[in-house]
Order: sequence, then structure tokens, then C-alpha cells
Amino acid sequence: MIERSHLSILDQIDKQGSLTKAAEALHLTQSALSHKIGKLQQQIGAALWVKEGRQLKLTPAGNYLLKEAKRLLPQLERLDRRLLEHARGELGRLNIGMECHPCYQWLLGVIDPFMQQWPGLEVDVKQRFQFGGMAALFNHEIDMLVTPDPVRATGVSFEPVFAYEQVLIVSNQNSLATKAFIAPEDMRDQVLYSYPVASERLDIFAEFLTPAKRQPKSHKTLEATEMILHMVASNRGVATLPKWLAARYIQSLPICALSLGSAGIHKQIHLGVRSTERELPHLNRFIEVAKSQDTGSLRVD
Amino acid sequence: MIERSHLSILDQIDKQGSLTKAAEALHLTQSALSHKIGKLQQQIGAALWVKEGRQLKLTPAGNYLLKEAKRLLPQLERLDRRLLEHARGELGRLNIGMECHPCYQWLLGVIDPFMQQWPGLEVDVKQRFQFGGMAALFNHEIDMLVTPDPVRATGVSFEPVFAYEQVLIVSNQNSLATKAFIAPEDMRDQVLYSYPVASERLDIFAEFLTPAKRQPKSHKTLEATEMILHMVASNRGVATLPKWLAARYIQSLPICALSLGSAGIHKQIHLGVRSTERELPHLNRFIEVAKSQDTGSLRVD
DNA sequence: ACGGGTTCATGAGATTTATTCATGGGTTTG
DNA sequence: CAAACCCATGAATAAATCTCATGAACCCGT
Repeated sequence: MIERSHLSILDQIDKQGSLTKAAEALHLTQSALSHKIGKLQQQIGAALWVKEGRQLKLTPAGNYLLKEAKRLLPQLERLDRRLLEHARGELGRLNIGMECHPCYQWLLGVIDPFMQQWPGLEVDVKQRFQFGGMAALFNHEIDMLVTPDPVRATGVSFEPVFAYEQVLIVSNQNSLATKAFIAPEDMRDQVLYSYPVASERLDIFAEFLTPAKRQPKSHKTLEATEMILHMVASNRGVATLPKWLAARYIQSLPICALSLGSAGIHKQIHLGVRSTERELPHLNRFIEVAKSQDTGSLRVD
Repeated sequence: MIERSHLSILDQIDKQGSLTKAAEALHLTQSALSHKIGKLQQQIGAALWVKEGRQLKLTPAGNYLLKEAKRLLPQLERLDRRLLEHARGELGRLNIGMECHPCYQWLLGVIDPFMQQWPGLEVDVKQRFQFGGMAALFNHEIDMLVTPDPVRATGVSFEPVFAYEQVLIVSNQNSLATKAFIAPEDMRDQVLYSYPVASERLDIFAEFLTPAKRQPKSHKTLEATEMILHMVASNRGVATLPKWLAARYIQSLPICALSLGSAGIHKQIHLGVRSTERELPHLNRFIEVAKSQDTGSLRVD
């Protein structure tokens, strides 16, 4: 029976690099830890480490156990934290995950009214996932995934809540600024700025350039929306944004928004939850609020 | 720090219905368990149970912990088993999951040559998943998912390995038997037999009937392929099968296969693995073997 | 309403388990 | 080759966990 403490031992010996340092990190003497790992290996019936010089080196079995430890320990640590919240009398927590940058701006407008309607519920938003948003949903790392690219898989259910058009923003000085809409070949001479994600996950590639077998002159990435806008405004490149978000900046910056293709790229933000929890009142409510925001102040197109 | 033993306690008290019986199941005295839960609750700083009459009833915090226990314990139990396999010197294990019934017949033809090429590797096939195949993949319950409906999500990568046509099989007596292909409205008078899965997950609905807003006269489900074939052969209904699988039975049964629509429904079996493991040699090899089988003896169309 | 049967809680003592201390042997480094 | 570092081991000690004995609360049938 592998216990959590065993997983911690594997993890710490890996992190600290030696049994002695791991013992320290675990608030034990070197001797105590040595006894423990001796017993553990005896119990398992296999060596987890072999001595290589004066260090310990993992065996294949040990390697497997370490990998599982690194997967399971974060889940147990999260469990501790949530339990502490229960002890403190907090009513609950809604962990929201996002895989798309522009979703963030939209989400802010939804969270505020929701939190007012459901006081006492902690809301947290996470943006980085080691194994992707879907894995985070299945691992209970998050309770809801915000994404424009839902997947149809058993165990999760997605619901569209907000439709928007993804547009290209260009400087007013840019030669494209006067066009009615953008054609794929128009991108040939343009520098494209985007958030740092794989290009196959960017709609302008997946739905516009790649099918037409075109590419921009170059593709550069920046973390901050403000920086991207600055680059576009100074005509150093172009970028894509949701139309409603672009509208906020068009008033104050010398930029304009253009549809990609005559029809435009139309997307929908979806909210995904585990199917078993689809009917939970607070999740249900969140989805309702999100949908109602669709026709609210954010709709600027 | 929640330990595995704590999770087991939650789980057993739930399963056995009382502390006394749970103690027995855990090879402890009632007293020992009572002390343990007392200490656990003190440590957490919150009650997990309240006494209701002479039974224990879970508090919200307890309920949360139980839910997590039921999710995490199976993963830890699997860990124990795998470790035991390592101790026994087994070289490894490949756990394959399937969400589609007809995949099974195809998979059998792939596993045999693979096992010969990779002796010492245990191969196991699972077909039922509480939270779906994707969840099983993310939870490491399986290492590979066989499905005709891949999903594009970060953290997993799918690869097409086998293309087939999904056809309708009908009795030679059936009035449809002489048609060149089936139209959606032809199904109006037919009883459709299928495996027991939600109809939206059946291709004949998702890709053929539902888009045309048609329905069969009725839809009945059976577990066994043989039973379904028997029903079709005796002209009590119709069913869908992969064309290559239907071909095996057409010789011996009074049935024939017809395309659904003039173009037919074309599917591909995909193999999905966790992206981090895509390059593992045995997974890679399995995918290669699966692809090579595509043009092998199974291809009967 | 009362007693037998059941369930859980508690304190003290017994037992088991975990930890430390002291030490020794092996390995790397300069 | 000595100093520094790392891990293993056995005996002693400290700490934890468990059991026993007992009591209180509760349910149910008569």
C-alpha cells in the first residue's frame, strides 16, 4: 500500500538530489529516511534506487513511482487546501480555467455580476496547465474550462455562451486599412503579432491562412495585449482580436478592424464542465450569467 | 496532510454504512477507528461527520473528501498493482481503452502481431470507463485510446490508423436489399438494432438520420454482435457495422451491406495517447503495427 | 416505558512503529 | 590521503497507534 508519504519521499529525493538533503526537507534525520526507504522497498519487494557512487539512482520501478508521485501529489495538495477552506467555513470555490488569451477580457465581465449574485463563493481563474485544459478538468484541477474550441468527449459537456467575430486589426496607415475585408494573400507582406501559443491553435492560421496555403511575412509573439496593440498602432505589424475587444481600442488608437475573408471568422466561447456536475446550481448559474452577458454591454458589433 | 489511509476510512465508512463495520473491514477495532477519525477531524479543523441518531452522517466537507477519495483511491490501487508487476520483473504494460464496439474486432487483429513483436509486454484492453475514455487517458487509467471520434485537445495526440466505411446490413428478404444505397427516408419503416450507447454517439444518427431530420421506426439495443446479426438475418431489423466486419458475415448469413447515402459514411479509427508519451517506443511501435494492418488481411472492401 | 441490542466516544494502558543517536564503510575531491 | 560527503545499520528511545474496558445515546419491540 503506497502512502502519500512514500510519494513525497520519492519526490523530495528527486528534487533535493540526495537522501540527506531530502531528509532535511522532510524534517527527518538522514537515518530515519534511510530506514523508511529500506522498509518501503522491502514492502514493495523491489529496489527503487540503486547506489551509484555515493548518490542514489532510480531503478525503472522507482522511475515509474516518481512519475506517478509528480502526478498525484499536486492533487493531494489541492485536496488539503480545499479542505482548509471548508474548515474556514468558506461556502465553496469555483476554479475556472482558460486556454485562450482573449477569453480573459470577456471573463472579467462575467465574473463580476456572478460574484455579486453568489457571495461567499470563491472564484479563481487559472491560465496555465501542464497537460492542457481538458486534463485539468478531468483531474479536478479546475471546475470549468473557458475555450473557443470545445471538444466532444464523454465526461465533459460544453455550452456555447458568447459569439464573436475574430478580426484583423491594422494601423490606419497600413495599405490594408481601406479594404472591405482581408484575403489570405494580403497577409504575405504583413508581420503578424500574436500571443505566444502554437500557431496551429491560432484561428487565423487554422481557419484562414493554412487552408489557403498562405503565410504572413513573419510571425512574432508578445505576452501583453497592450504591447501587441502598440505594435499594430505604430504599423509595425498586424494582429487578430475579437471584434468586441478591438472596438474598445479603435476609439483611442489609430487602428481599424477588418474581417478575415468575406464571411469573417466566427467563433463562440464555450464553457465546459464535467458532465456529472452539469446540474450543480453554481455552475448552472454561472453559465446563465455568462449567456446573459452575451447581449449585454460587451456586445459592440 | 491527508493520507491515503484517511481516504480509505472515508470510503469504507461510506461503503459499510457504519463506523463499526468499516473498522472491521479495515482490520481495526471500532475503538481504533473512532480515535483515528477523531484525530483526523481535529487535524483538519472541521467535522467530517455529525452523529445523526446512532449513525454518522457526512458534513459538506466530509462529502467533498469522500468524492475525492472515490476518485483518487482507484488511482492509488492501480499504482500498487503496477508496482507489484515491476517487482515481479515484468517489462511493462500497455493499457488500451476502447469506446467503440466494432473497434474490438479490429483491435484483436492488431494486438496479436504486436505482442509477438514485443514479448514481455503485458497488454490489457478495457472497455468501460466511468468518466469516459478521455478522462481515463488523462488519469493514466489507460495509455492508449482506440476511437473513431478523436478530439483535438492539448495533452493528447490522435493518429488515424484505419479507414473503413460504416454500412447498413439488412436481410436479403428486406425490401431495401436491392437498392444501390440507403437514403435517410428509407429508414422510416425499419427497426434499427445497435449496441447500447447513446444514439447521438452512433454515426447513423449523428451523420445520417439527424441531419436529414429522420428517424427509424424504432431503435433497439443488444449487447452482443451475434444477437444483432441474428436479428438482421431473420429480417427483424437492420443494423450498422464496419464494412470489413460485415464482409465476414455476408458469406455465411442471408444478409447484405448497403452504403448510407450515395457517398457512404466513412470513418477512421484513431489511436490516442498522451502527448508526453507519443514518442515512447512501445506506443510508437503499436501505432506502426496498427497502420500496417490497415492494408493487411482485414481490408475487405 | 423499559430492556436488549446496536452504535459511537473516551481514557488508560499495552503494543507497535517511527525516530534518533552513534557509528562505520564507501566515494569523491583536491 | 585526508577531508568532505553520502548512505546503511543496530540499539535505544520517543511517539504513534491500537486494544480493552466502559459508558452514553439511540432505536426497536413488547
